[in-house]
Amino acid sequence: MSIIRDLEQDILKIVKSLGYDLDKVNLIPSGRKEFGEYQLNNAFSLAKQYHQNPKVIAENILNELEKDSRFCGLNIAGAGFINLSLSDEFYIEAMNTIKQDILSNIDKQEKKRIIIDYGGANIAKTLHVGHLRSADIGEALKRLTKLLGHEVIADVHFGDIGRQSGMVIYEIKSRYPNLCYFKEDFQGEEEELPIKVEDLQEIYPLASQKAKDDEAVMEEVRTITMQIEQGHPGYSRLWEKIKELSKQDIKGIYKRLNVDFDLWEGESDCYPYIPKVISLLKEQNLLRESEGALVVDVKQETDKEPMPPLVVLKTNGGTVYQTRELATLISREERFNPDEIWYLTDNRQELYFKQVFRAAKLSGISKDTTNLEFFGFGTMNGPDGKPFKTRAGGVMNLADLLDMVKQEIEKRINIDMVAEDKKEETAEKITIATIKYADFLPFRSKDFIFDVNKFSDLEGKTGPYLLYSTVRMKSLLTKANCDIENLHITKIKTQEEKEIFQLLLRMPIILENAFQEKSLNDISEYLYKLTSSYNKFYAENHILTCEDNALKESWLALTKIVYDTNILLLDTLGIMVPEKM
RNA sequence: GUCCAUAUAGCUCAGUAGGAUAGAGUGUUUCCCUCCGAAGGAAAAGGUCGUGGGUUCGAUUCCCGCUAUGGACACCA
Repeated sequence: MSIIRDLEQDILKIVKSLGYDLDKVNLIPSGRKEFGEYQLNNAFSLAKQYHQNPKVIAENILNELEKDSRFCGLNIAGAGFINLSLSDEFYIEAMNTIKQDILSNIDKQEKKRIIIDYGGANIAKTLHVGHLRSADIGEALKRLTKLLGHEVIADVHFGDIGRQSGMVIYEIKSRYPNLCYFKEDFQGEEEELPIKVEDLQEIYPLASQKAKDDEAVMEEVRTITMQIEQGHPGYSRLWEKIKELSKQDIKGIYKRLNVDFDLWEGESDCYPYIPKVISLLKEQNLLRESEGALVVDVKQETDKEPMPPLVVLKTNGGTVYQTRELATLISREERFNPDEIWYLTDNRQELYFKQVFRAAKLSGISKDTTNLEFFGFGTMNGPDGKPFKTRAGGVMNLADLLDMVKQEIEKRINIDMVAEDKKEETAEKITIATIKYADFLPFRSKDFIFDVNKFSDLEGKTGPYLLYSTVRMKSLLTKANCDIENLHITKIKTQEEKEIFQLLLRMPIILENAFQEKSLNDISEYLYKLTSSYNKFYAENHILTCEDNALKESWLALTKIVYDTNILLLDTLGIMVPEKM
């Protein structure tokens, strides 16, 4: 157990020894530092429970705490706030323990197997701004979940089938009707694609518009979509080729973002499981015909919200997104037997997943013991508060967005210290750090505003600030020119040092909260607080010229702990740290 | 229409298992490199926590009404 949780447990024991029943004690960093470093607010709830004066209870607890040499500066303020600080000896021992093994400052959880579905990349088009958050947040959650001791399987779950495939094939067919893939007697011959990946950016929206304007086109798109599903040889082969083209492009962008998956599978991989979806639903008598389609009723009496039936098979017999989601569930259950499956998408898909989860549980497609969770994230809006668009009003490609920010950052940074052949790589790392960190700061499920200026900012609470400070710590440790691993903290001189220690003790709680909320803003805020506390300390104390050797050693050891913590947390967020910048 | 979110400093956002004086960045106005990397540090100013009630010793936090904004509401994903 981490040091801070250990301490809370000990306080809990002390409170219980007084005859009070309590399940948890929180050591809260005090809002009023003049009273002490930490506060305990438990006297209030105990006062209610035992109909006693909170001040009396606080005094009882305080009397016991005073017997423990780890605590100092104990006092009671207000109606019953218990204030306390920790002794220097305690901090010194705690910090040396953490320095020895940074991972000891994390509370591992009971191991579960968790599938995280956070890609949602669509084959018909390149990644766009809407994919940024799921990539950033999903990747970081994956890393956090692993760090806390779980087994994680990350799945990109490509949108590689469905109407978009029909759209693209329709448009290519109308442009290049003589391609071998469109021949009646297609025999599996090959022909080079007449399009490049960039063309998809234009083909899909164009076809989409045509279908919207003309019902006859839409009908043909539906038919083609069905035919691809059913394995029409020419269409299927052509679609396979387009998939390869698009996947390469998409993988390249994920790589730039330092995002990686264990499974690069797509919706189409679930097709072998579709018949089983239908038969399971039939067995449970859940399928009903409605307006030509086959649906499952998922409404419950307690529902206040609209809960339409879930369409499983369309009037033309084709599947929809939700059907494939159910089939994918069977596949995941059978192949991986997970404890939990998390779906990370835009908030707008919440209802669909609710429907799918219900159908999956009703039919037994997903086991009762498998925990299906939806974690939505907010929309990225432009400075006008509306969904982010290009100047022309279209959807912005993710790669373009990255380049745009990178260009802006290259104008602002000064990387003279970086060797010529590393400059490009460094600028790229700074760019990704800037974007990701800005993306993590708002709470996961809230909409937020993307402003190029803000996302290219190098100063203040930003990715570059964290990178710069971390690189500077590294540089200092190198210049100290000694065996950093074997240094120990033996002395504490300033208040700034203690504030850093308090923050370091807090790390396990931050990680636990972030995991609980599935949001990275806690970790991001924490990194800023830790780094800025260190920077304040750094500005006020000249470490390398310190003449007190014991103090100098302690300060270097402190620097090492902060550095290691930053590296660990930045890596958890999926942010890469350059050697120099 | 039904349901779900959201509303906190000029701007962008944190925060609350109900707790002491509501925080940060940015912007504005100042100050700090003869010394470890100034992408840094220090300071000032900036708030009726959308609005009206209720519960409570105590509400930005919980409950109800209202207003505003965004979103969802079967054969798209």
